[in-house]
Amino acid sequence: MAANNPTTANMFRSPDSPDSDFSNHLINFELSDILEIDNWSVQQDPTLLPQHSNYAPNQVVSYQEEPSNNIGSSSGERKEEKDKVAFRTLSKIEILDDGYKWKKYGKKMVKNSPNPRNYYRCSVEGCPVKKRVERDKEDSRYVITTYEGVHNHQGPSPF
DNA sequence: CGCCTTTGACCAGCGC
DNA sequence: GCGCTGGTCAAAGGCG
Repeated sequence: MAANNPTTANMFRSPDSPDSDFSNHLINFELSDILEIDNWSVQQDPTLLPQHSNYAPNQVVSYQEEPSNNIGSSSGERKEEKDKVAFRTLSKIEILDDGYKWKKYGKKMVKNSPNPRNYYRCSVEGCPVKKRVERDKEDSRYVITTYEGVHNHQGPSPF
């Protein structure tokens, strides 16, 4: 174990040049800028961030799907309670390199958004983690990244 | 040569 | 029962 969250400051590295215009599209949004998602409760608990990726808690807003009160139904048939967390970041790029390797496996145009939705999957076998990336329909400069599941491997260790 | 990306089609689930 | 949306898989092409 160990090295679960080696660094929380190495998030979002420039895919091209570190000193290019990357400084222009830095992650720069406010926590007060809350996304409005039904059944989603906003959580600023940074403790749930490191377990998903090396994200800086003060730079990311996370949304965790509520367990839903079973919608008035007997037999608590709670489906697979996967860890679903959504991040909204103000970035020019959609592919935020969090250190993990993602493989795009689909693209779909959602009706709720003028922009297409991208589906990514962790390239590491045994990693059920899926990533959904789409731009905010109201603010195309905002990128909504939704993580589903947890990494079975202890990080890619790019270092 | 290998890996990744892209597009299309198909399937499943839910709502009306 | 039908229609619609979302999600996933597969195959081909391009680039490194």
